[in-house]
Amino acid sequence: MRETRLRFPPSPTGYLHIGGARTALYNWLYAKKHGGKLILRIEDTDEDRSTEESIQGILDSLEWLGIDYDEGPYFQTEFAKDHIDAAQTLLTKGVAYKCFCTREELETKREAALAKKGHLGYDRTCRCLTAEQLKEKEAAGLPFVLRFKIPERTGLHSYNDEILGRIQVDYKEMDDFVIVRSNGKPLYLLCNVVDDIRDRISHVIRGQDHMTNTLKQVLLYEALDAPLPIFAHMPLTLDTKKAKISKRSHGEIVAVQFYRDKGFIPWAFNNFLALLGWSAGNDQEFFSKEELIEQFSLERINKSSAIFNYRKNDPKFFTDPKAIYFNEHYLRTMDIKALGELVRVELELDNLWDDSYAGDREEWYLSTLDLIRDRFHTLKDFTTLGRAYFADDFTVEEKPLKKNILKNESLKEWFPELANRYEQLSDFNLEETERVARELASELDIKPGILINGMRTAVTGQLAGPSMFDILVTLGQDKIVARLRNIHLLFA
RNA sequence: GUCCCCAUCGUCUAGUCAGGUCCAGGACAUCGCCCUUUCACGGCGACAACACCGGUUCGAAUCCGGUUGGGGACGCCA
Repeated sequence: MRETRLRFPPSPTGYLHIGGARTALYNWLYAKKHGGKLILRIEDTDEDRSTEESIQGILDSLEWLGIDYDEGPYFQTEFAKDHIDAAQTLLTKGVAYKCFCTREELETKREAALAKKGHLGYDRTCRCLTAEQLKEKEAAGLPFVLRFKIPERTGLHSYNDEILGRIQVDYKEMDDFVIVRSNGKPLYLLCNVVDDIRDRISHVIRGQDHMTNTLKQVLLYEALDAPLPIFAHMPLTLDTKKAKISKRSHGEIVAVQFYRDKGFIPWAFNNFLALLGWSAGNDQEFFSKEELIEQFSLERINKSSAIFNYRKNDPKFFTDPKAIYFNEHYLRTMDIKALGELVRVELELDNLWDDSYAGDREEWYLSTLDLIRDRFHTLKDFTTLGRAYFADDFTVEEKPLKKNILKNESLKEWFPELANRYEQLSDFNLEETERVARELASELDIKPGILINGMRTAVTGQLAGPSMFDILVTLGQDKIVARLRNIHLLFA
């Protein structure tokens, strides 16, 4: 019985995007479920595009998501010798050959093929070189690449995909693909296989964009006398125009870091991602980490691709509404202490954190979060919409200012009066604050709502919020009295 | 263009492998109503899909074939 070993091999050519994150997540889930190992391997063989910055970005993103690994990160470039040795083996075995065709020649042939509407593969010119021709070219010191020889077989080449079923193609459709560049550096197709063999990878879970690569790689495993891993090609995540999501064309909206910076709860995002292409087979959509690991299976991964339905320039949603919905769900249902930790980070970032929130005011801190979290969408809302609970420099929003304050100029006199009465209260509680407010309203012969809604705006800056008297008690007598007395500032 | 893969509400999906219980269920979004001092949550409801055409069958979202549509791959990128 083979050990269960999976890998996530990002190429460090940019940030981790949601497609990559989902791939990492599925691999992670499978490894966890089966007591296997997850290996992180940075495939940095594209020296032109790999950057230190993106390596760090990927590492940070995985850490934020909570996707941990058992081995690595390994760096593909550190195993260059393995790759070169393997290429040499293939050449010696006669299953690879030197190709001296220049890029220009190839390009010309490619264009000709395109014009002729045929297939675009290499025409095997150098595969048919005689021994003399080969010697001649070698003696001339011509640059060459190494190509893999597609076996001389008739019929279909195939492999079994755990998600897609049997994938097959006619041998004659397959091209002699390049495995080593003219500068001597092996290419992805080979490196990837060599590394997977060395790392004893048992399951390859990756995107469907690798499906045709797999057909070639299976041949490589065969040529290298290595056992085949189990392959599972998951559906791609497409954009709203059904194009493959990529770092280059979509920017930050598909970057994992964007969601961290927007105040997403890591697990909420994982949960959302997990459901983009997989379902438990019933109506359940919220899963704890343990539940998801328990229930995850390759068989239930969809065959067809999923659309990441993000919205841009939408006043209400800055990304896929369902992603936000998941975040909201966790925001209002998660353990309040755990939420407290997450919000703490946000408060600290904005210099709003007070150490007493973790000390003698912890109860106040947590109950305040509990009071206000229902209306919030992201962790960022605690320092923006909820700023008034933690600081005096909150902004008063335009709309409620007009509607609840400026419309009633008399509030300039009423609020200081209300403040006086509140100041007199020996017990500043729900019942008393409400009684006093309603009494004053009735004395003034106005609807209580005028005072109540006005207060909400004056003390929180918001149009909407929790029950007004909960707010009063939470903020406390001193702050309320002061903010009510400052009402004139709002008319300035 | 060639090859490979896919096809259920706007989006994520259940149902497809073992055809009837599906004039297709859930969720998000949208729209109503209820709750309410506000807003949200919550509750209730509405809108909304089996791509098309054939075939097999007593019966097809489910099986088969074709068409169309979509995606991916076709690099000295990974």
